[in-house]
Amino acid sequence: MKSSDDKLRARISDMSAFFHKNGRMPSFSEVGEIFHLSSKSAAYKAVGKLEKMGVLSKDKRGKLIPGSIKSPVKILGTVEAGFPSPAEEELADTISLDDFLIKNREAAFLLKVSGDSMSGAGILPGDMVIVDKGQTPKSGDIVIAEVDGEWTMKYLRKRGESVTLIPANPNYKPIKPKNDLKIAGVVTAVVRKYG
Amino acid sequence: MKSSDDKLRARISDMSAFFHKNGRMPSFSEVGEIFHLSSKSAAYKAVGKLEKMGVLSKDKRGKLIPGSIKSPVKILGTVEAGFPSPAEEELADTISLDDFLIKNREAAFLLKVSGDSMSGAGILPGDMVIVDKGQTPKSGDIVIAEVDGEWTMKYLRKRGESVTLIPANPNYKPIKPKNDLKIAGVVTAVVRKYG
DNA sequence: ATTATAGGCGAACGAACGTTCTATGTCAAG
DNA sequence: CTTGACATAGAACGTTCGTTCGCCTATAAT
Repeated sequence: MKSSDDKLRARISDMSAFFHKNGRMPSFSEVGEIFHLSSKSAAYKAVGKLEKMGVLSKDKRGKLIPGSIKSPVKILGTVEAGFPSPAEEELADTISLDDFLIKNREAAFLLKVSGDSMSGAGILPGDMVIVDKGQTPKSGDIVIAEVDGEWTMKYLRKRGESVTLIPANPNYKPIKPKNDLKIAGVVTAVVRKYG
Repeated sequence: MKSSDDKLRARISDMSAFFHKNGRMPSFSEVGEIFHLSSKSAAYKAVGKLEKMGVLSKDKRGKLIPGSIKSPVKILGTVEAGFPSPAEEELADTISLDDFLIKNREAAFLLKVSGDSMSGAGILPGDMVIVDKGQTPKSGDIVIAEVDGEWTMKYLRKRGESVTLIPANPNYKPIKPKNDLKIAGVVTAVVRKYG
């Protein structure tokens, strides 16, 4: 049972490699090539197993579409839980950061943060924020707003009729826009990359 | 010229919709369907234009693979720059957060942060960190480490022979591991989702 | 020893594939 | 009005597609 598990793992890995290298799933004859099978029907049966495991699935046209291999990140628990043993690791769910962070593909934009006015909320200069341009802003949301001709990122506070933009840094003061407040979008996520 | 631009935009949008709904790029006859063309050759030529624009590209086997439509997020400038007009917006580059944040697909893991010991570095409880299990940790990196039987996330400081784990919160104290320090991975990115 | 099971081979099928060709219609520039 | 560029239609081609079938060979179970 051990060696057949190894073979399966290797095939999942090969399938994933093909998908991420070529940008599409292979045909059955290509599956034969990457699995080193000289008959399509062997590839066909091998794919059937991967399908049952959720690694991939099939169209109504029979074409292969990626399943779990599409999502590159394995989800573990919390920091305290630490890393599981390699055996458990295989059972981990995977997720795509694109799917995780972006609700509305058409309305999503990436903006680079350059000020430190939101550093109290864990948004530092150099971070990237994902902004949803379509979403209607609620009180408490972090918004990208144009007030008096300048663009800023601030907390939005609505109290009845009054609207205030509040920074998350005590060195800055809340802004009470006079006439022209335009809210361009709502910050739905923050992303920071190291190294 | 205006209406032909509109048609192109609509086709790019339709193509993107097909790709994200079906998990693969269409065949030429399917392109004909989604573009409402009753001949494959019309679809073939229409695809040629999209190819020149970088929306998609072709295999050596002629199969379509996604180009810019694969990446869901449009990159804009800084917060101060604000949002461009819809006209410029079309020219924006796009990026996939998966590709942006993950270098090593096999070694990448997602961990949820539950403590506040790194809140000084803008990593708050509830955030998710992307951990690279394969990377060798350098001094100054944020690492996931097991010290004396407990898992934590801390800055790593190496000074000659001595190794210290330093939190980014003054309420916690630096840890000088006695014997058993295991570093499981390096934090390569932080991700926070609102709402 | 016999049977059952699983995996791979090789050939075959119709359908769908990418590509190319010619023909037709549309619309703006000359 | 004529011309030329362009977009679409429609047919045709050789190739590859997904799928199925029968056969062979191991390995494991009875």
